[in-house]
Amino acid sequence: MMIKHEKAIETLRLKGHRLTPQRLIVLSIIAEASGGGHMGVDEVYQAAKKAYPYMDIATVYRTLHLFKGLGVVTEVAIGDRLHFELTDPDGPHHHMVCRACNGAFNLSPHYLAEFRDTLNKEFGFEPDLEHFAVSGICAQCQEEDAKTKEMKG
Amino acid sequence: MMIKHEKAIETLRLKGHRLTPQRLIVLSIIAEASGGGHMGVDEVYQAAKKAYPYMDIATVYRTLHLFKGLGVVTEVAIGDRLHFELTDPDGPHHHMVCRACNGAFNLSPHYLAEFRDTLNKEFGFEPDLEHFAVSGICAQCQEEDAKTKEMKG
DNA sequence: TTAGTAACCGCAAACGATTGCAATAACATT
DNA sequence: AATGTTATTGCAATCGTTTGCGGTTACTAA
Repeated sequence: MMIKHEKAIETLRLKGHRLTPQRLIVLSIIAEASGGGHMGVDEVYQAAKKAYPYMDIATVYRTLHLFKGLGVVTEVAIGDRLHFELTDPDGPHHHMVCRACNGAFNLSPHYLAEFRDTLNKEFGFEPDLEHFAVSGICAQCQEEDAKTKEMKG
Repeated sequence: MMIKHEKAIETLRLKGHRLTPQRLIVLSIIAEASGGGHMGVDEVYQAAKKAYPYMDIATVYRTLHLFKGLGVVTEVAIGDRLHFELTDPDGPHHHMVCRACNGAFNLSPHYLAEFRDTLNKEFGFEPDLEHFAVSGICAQCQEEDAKTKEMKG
């Protein structure tokens, strides 16, 4: 846990950004995110205000965007809101986000490699797949949906 | 052109929605979109105000969402703004959107069929690919970018 | 044709997110 | 430790989008 912090802090310092209390607070909140790991902006903001009451929502947004640009955090679109999580040190991964339960499931990059190759060869198009997330319905919610329909029919 | 209108109008009527002047105006504007076919919300709003000065931006949003739900128009994310185009009667297609020039290129559904199958089989995940758009850099902008770098280097 | 009903509209307020600006504080230099 | 520079902050205004509400209007049925 502490190691994650230090690596990210080092990244900030190397790129010439200042280590402000606000940034360190946001960083620690994201690093200690419970659950699936990803947090909504307002969740981060509420937690940050507890640690530092003057914290402003604009600062949270600016900080998250900075971290995203540095690769420290990864942005995931859940529903129509953006969520953020510490970038996985084991390498990038994509997400499948269930629009029924809002659960986010990791997807290994190799599932998209073929798709990328095809777009490249056929159209010369270079897709942005670094933070790719695909919306849909997860297996569990499909089952529950099927049950509900049974009961009605 | 006129045929597109009538099919969409029929859809509205069949689903029990009212044919208001505002809806007909928005429909005709989208149907006659020049260029790539897709229009930003404000573009639609400005054009609609010319035809009917009391037009409200909220009505434009509500109308576009209604049309989207009916399948009359298709939503495309261009940059971080939503654009709309008349749904292609030749069947659905996806989009590749260039983040450099904001151009939108059509992508046949069969390029995604394999990806969908994989997610289904491996994870039981059913992705929403009806209005799928992938961001990236198109071939032309890649060339221009390469030229720019040459000149600098 | 007229009247009744509910869908729809325009307006204004509210939402999440971004930005301009003056005050502040982190860092480099001494 | 004191100083100067400038990135960063908090605040408020603003943007694009959505929503609640009272008045209006498209449609239905007499």
